[in-house]
Amino acid sequence: MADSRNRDQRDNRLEIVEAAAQAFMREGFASTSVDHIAHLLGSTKGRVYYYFKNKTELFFAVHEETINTNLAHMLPLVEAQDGPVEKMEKMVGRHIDAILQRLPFQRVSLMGLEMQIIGRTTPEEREILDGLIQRYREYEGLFLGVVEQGMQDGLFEKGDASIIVKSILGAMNWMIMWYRPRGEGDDKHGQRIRKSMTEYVMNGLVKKG
Amino acid sequence: MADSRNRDQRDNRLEIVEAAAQAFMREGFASTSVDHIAHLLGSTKGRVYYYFKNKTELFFAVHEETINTNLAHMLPLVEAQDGPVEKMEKMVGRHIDAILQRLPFQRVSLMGLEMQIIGRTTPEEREILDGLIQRYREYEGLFLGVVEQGMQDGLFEKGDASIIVKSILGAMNWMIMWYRPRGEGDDKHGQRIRKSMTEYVMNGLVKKG
DNA sequence: GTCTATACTAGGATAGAC
DNA sequence: GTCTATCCTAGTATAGAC
Repeated sequence: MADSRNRDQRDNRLEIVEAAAQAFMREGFASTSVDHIAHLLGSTKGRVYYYFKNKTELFFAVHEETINTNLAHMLPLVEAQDGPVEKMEKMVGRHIDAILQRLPFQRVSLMGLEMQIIGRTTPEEREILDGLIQRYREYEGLFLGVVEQGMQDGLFEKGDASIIVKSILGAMNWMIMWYRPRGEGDDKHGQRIRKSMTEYVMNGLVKKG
Repeated sequence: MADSRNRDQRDNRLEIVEAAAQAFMREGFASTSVDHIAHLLGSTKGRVYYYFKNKTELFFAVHEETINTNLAHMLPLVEAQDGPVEKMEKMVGRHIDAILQRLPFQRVSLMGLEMQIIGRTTPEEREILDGLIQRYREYEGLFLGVVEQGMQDGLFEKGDASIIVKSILGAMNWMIMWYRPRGEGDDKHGQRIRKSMTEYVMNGLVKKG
């Protein structure tokens, strides 16, 4: 009884979070009105404010959903028994997939990082934001660990691992600025992007000759 | 006489554009108030509205200043007699420098691309925006030309040049998300970033062995 | 050319009906 | 739990003084 109520509650929240992700993606945080989010749901903002205290909390909910899913998808690859080269290749592929498949969420997640810059946050918001940034660092840390391992093993070119990881994630994350899905059935485009980008990214890393 | 008046006029506009770039960088377009921009100038918004019709026009002015400067700095390198490898290396270095040195402008320029997504533009705004996007494509095209040349010459690994260029620019552009200048005298950090990032980016491109 | 004062609107948030 | 009605603030933009 209580369980199913809790689930309903979660489902209700999630539905709103998904609409919010869509809206925030297109308009940005400041330009998105709660009215608009409600409209996407076919409701009015009364519904939104029943589940979320304010727009910021809703924004954080989107961000949290994103980073949690990203981490959950990435961890199994990190823990697998692959060597650095194969492991990195899989991780890169999965990160690209995450962006291709969940573009709205990834875009919003990025905007969350932007808010880091904006000072206008209350102490409580600041705390939540710090937690999210912390989790983002974790995610980045997964890549860093593999790159450092690969360098130690003499499989990757030596270099500043931290800057290299930021370059790799940047190459991929920048997709949110230019990638637009083409209609439903078109996996081809995404496939080609994943293949070419993975090749380039790995090529810069792996020692050759 | 008329000349010096024109110059004064331009200087006045430029001062405002620079303050606007600072503000837009930190707060984003929607969250930045014209009051705030004026405050940065030690003035009130009467001054801003004397030179610019509205906030959007001011935003475009920042964007235009950025892309024009970027193009002007990049063109001589493209037209030089270097081979693709050396040329590309110089171009990459210069692009990184542009971000390191003119972070506010680069950030706003990126946000301009974001507005491309937002539908809420009047036809006239749309036209200006299309012009800016066009110029951004030109800039990207400079890199594309060199990469294609390098592939043809057998100096670069074969691949989808367009996706590779977007990866390279992404790796660099993503800096606007994480790079923060450390105090005045600290060139060291920037130097290290440029060196490591250039190495990584070129390594992915150049054929070895 | 820049200021102050003010008109006007959008949108965040809440209260209370249902 | 969701809706309608309303309050209230922030911020764009303009008018008119200086």
